[in-house]
Amino acid sequence: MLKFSRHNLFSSKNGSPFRFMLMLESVTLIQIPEQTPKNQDSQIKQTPNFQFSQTFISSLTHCKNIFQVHGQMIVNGLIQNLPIANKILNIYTLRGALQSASALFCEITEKNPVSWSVMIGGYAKAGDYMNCYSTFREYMRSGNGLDNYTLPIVIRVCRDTLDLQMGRLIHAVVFKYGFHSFVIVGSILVDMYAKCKVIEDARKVFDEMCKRDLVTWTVMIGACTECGNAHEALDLFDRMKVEGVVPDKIAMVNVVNSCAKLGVMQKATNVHDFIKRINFSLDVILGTALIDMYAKCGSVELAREIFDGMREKNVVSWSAMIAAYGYHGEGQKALDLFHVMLGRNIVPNKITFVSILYACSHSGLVEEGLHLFSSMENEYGVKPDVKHFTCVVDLFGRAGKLDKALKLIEDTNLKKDTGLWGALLGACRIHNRVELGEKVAESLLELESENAGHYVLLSNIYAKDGRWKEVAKVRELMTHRRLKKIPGYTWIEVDNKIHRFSVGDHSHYLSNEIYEELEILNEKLKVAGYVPDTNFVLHDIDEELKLELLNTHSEKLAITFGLIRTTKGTTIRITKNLRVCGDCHTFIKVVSLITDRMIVVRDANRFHHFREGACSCRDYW
DNA sequence: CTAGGGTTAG
Repeated sequence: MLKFSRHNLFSSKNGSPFRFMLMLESVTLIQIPEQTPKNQDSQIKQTPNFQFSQTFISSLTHCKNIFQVHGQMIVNGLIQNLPIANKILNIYTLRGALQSASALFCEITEKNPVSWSVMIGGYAKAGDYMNCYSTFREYMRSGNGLDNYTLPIVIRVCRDTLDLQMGRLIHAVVFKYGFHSFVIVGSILVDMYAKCKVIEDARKVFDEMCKRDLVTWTVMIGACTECGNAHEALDLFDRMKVEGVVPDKIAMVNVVNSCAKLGVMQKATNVHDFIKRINFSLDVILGTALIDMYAKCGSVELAREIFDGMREKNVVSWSAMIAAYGYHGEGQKALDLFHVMLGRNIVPNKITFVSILYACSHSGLVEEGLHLFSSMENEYGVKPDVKHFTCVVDLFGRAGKLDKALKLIEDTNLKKDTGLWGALLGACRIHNRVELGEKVAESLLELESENAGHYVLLSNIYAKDGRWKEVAKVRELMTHRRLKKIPGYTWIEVDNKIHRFSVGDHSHYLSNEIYEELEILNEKLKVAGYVPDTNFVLHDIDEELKLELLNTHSEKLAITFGLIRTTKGTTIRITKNLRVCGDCHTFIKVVSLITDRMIVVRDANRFHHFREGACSCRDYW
């Protein structure tokens, strides 16, 4: 059971007096008649005792002039019939005529739960949340009791506005009157908590539901994925199937997203096989999700296969494919595809531009990127936002034009975020711009003083320049502020299982074997000309320890494990990694050469393909 | 006459 303390309910930071009143009333003042939820299915009492056919009432939907029909209904008295009045009310709300709707609503003296839910839903659809909540409050007061139709509407509003506070409040009401056991109310509650990032409460509601249907499972799967537990999401999917719930396309989209987040190819192909087996045709959304999944699992080729096989494609599908090329370092292909897209009269949106600019910046296509950036607003009517600026800062950064990047940032009135300053700080590290780096780090820490990553980056900039005193200062500051860098992990998938490594890790069950093999491998690499580059360990420590740290980097452990456990010819995929350090990059390159293996590595949001000595990555470590 | 879940960036 969830706890609703006074503090939770009333400590609103953004609460207007009205809001406060509403909250107070809903919890303490309103007398909701005690009634059992089974009421939901009871027959609605009609005002004049005349039953109109369903067809007649539903045919009203197609009336062109609803005002005229409404007038006619008043004249001939049919407006007295509640289902008819409700239907007209509904049509008004569907057509956005909120004023007419609310006028009619007031006219209905004997409102039934349908009238209330239509009106409340109307306000919700129109985005008039104040009236939505206040009408809901009136409804609770009216003595009609809550119903299974209205609750999902208001909970949905809480979800869409990320209003966790109101959501908890309504949940309390739901709980008090026993509606939490209803599938629809429960499902939207799960979704509400999940979208508000309170996965624990989402899970609690889910676990306590006595009945779950496909939608319930789907939102819970999506919730786990969104909150960073894609593994759990896939486990839930298996459980769902065991319990005999048959997935549909929407469920599969969520599962596909879990695989994309996980970045595990084996899981991805399993899920795709499943989709093929149950003969789901790929609609735009499912197809696009698959493109994204394959791309994020390290195969831009399979993503392209899906893309080419899709009958219907929209701007999202094209953007997904362009983004896929982008983080696989295939900037030119991304650009080509972008132009094909334009040729098909698909209008790019802001996300398309983020994807294509990102692709340009990560492939060093500076001129092309800048050109696109300058034309996006004039030619395509897409106003650049922070994300676009971040790509351009990155573009300038790559070209070494840091001052241009800085000027760009300073000249814009856009609200600067950490990503924007972070891109510039990253560029400062690459180009050894210590003074600028200090300045940028200051802005960055002003926005986000608790992110250890920023301190590390700054300290690395100092270290690269040999300014150990400053390095120590930054580290001192970190200690003082009790910040710790979260260790980087590398995940590798072998035989359908995921193995995780961190630097110096000995927790793996094959640890001994891995370290032995790594030693042998290092010997071979030495012969091949690989020399560990300790410059990438920017700690102020002695060389021997640096080497030790370097040789036990998580990527190296993962790759070695991959070599042990896979046969020759198998692609080694590392699709989840925080950052591949420069030396590991070289290491992997040489490993791929001497072992004749294809190795795909994901570093942050970028993939590197190492194959037969050819490396698609044009990076400058 | 009314109610819940889906795609691209970050």
